[in-house]
Amino acid sequence: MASRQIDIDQRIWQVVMLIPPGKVSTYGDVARMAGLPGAARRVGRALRGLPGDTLIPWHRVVNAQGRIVVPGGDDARSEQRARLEGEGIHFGRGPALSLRKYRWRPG
DNA sequence: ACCGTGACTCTGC
DNA sequence: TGCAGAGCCACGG
Repeated sequence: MASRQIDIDQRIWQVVMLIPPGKVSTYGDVARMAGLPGAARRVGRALRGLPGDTLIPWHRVVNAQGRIVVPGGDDARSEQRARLEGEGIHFGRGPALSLRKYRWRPG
């Protein structure tokens, strides 16, 4: 029997997979698209459970300010940033990318 | 059941 | 621009 929480994780991952290369989404938006408005923290938890070799583009999810908030220190952060830059996303001077330009929205 | 903690977000100063 | 407060969902001691 599959736990409800697992089903929710699956739904969240499915939404994340829809984010195209070169675009990003926020924890809050992913939560809403997964049918869980207000559960941004739940999204972070779902991504935390992903294996290191996953094909799910977890790096395309940033916070509402366009900043990288992954745990694991500068290592993990620099890796995520490198992946995003590799897809053509430009961070510029600050630690945040421009959601205005790169934010993805369905429809 | 209570409380602390966390890949969050919004509001207000 | 930055920081504190409060609200948020979920987990573990």
